[in-house]
Amino acid sequence: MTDAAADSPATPPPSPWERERPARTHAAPARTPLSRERVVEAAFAVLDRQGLDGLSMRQVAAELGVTVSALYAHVHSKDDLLELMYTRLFDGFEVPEADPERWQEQLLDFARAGRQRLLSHRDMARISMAHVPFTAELLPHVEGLLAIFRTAGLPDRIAAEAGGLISTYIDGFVLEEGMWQDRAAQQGGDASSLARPDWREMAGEMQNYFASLPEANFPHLRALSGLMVTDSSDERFDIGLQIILRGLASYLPDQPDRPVPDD
Amino acid sequence: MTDAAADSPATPPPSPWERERPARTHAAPARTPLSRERVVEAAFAVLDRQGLDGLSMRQVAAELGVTVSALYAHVHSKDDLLELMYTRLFDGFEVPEADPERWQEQLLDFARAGRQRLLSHRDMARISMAHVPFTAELLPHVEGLLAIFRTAGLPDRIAAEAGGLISTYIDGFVLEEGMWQDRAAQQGGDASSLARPDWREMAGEMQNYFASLPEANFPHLRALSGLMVTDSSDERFDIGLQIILRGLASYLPDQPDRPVPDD
DNA sequence: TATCTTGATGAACAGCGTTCACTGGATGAG
DNA sequence: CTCATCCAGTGAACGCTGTTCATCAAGATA
Repeated sequence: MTDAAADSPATPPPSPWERERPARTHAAPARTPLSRERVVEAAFAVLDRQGLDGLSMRQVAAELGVTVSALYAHVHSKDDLLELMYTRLFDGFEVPEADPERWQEQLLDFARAGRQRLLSHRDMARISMAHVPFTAELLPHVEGLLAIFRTAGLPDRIAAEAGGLISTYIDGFVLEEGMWQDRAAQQGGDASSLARPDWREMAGEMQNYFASLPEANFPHLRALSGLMVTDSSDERFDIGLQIILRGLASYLPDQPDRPVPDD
Repeated sequence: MTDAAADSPATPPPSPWERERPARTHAAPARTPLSRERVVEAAFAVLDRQGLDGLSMRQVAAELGVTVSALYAHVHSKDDLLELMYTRLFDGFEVPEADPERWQEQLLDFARAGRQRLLSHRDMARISMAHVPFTAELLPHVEGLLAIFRTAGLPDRIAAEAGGLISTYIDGFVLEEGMWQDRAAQQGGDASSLARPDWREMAGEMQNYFASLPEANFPHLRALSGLMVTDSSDERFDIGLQIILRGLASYLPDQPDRPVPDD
């Protein structure tokens, strides 16, 4: 909206110098020109509707009401598009400034927020898994993580691995979440249950399955059947993360309660 | 070799009752009949030669000198084939019997052996990542891991997560290894270097890239440039694993040197 | 007004997973 | 010995995929 038309009462007549959008004598009603951003946006729409396996260039083009080949003017290839989606997913994702006193909470928040981003679009973990975050847009995030580790006092060799370890954990966890979800969706494959697959039911089935295993061969799986697949993944996510965080903490040179380990 | 023909001097005439192999009047020289096993075997051959992206049913069929549709008599679908490859990869993969005194070494060995299996075929981590190990063939491995965790004294909630955590770490690490390898291969894309991509060179390039980042924005990445991508991935793999193991160890109720944590 | 640029078109190519009517050679029965 | 049966493997087809390229209409520029 231009400022020239802002204070006119309603439907101002087109001023000849303003040269408004030509309204396209054709059928297409004033379509906004294609852009890389719009292609990525449409790709997300298709992804959420059809999943990664249903995300084809033709579907994206259809979403935009445009031919396939038109996409290639804005996107180099499908892999390129996926990479754009990947980096765009973490747009505005900020790693907090390192605070040595709160490094564990900061990492917990970071991981939770990262998981939420991955959960915000279907099959996003699969896309994320296929990319190394060493692109120009994602490097600040890596740097931010390293800052937290190093100012917390972790040895450099540990800090260098910790970022990848945590990122891999997040990706892997959400990936597994998605796989359960997909399996639940295609099992109770009615059209009605496609929208919200009955995840609780599938979790119960898995628990029953584990509990039904022969005691002689699978005593531990039976014993933990109630814990392997739980209703809320949030708890499980935090537990795995805590394991990593406590592992990292064990490398801090001066623990408050404990003597320094000589490693 | 039958015992009837064992003591004849050389090229014994075909005894009519023995009904030896009909020797196939046609061109095809006594081709062994197709089988699920042979299909999987051929799929591995194609995978190692062409990578996962080049692994198509048609290529597998060509590897066997057979039409595509012939495969579908032995394999339900391509996904089915991939799952067969996945479970077959861990054929004979034994988790040692749990020894509470050596649980950390046992897990270290397990993880290293798992990584070696994944490295034994190209792109195998990508396939592994797409599968949950809760199939009948892989359940004993899960059980074996749980046994190690529980007899070591880990709380059940921790034990239930530890297996997935370690498996995810192995998969993720090898996946990343493969991605670097692929990138190195397609960068120095000469036919000569395709066989053994110059991995050292690419590692050096990445180190230089990190070291060349602006000091103001990326002090930590610069400082750790020599550690983020190293020549031998083995060290890096062990370090990440040690972080996890020390995290797990922190949940043991009675540490030798330390007071029990109240969690 | 004539030329150039730009963005979208639609047809085409090679390859993909999967299905299905079919066939040719081996097997077993009468 | 002949016939019927069976079955593994065939080849063509369907609809889909990612990608390329000559074409074209329309707006901008000279």
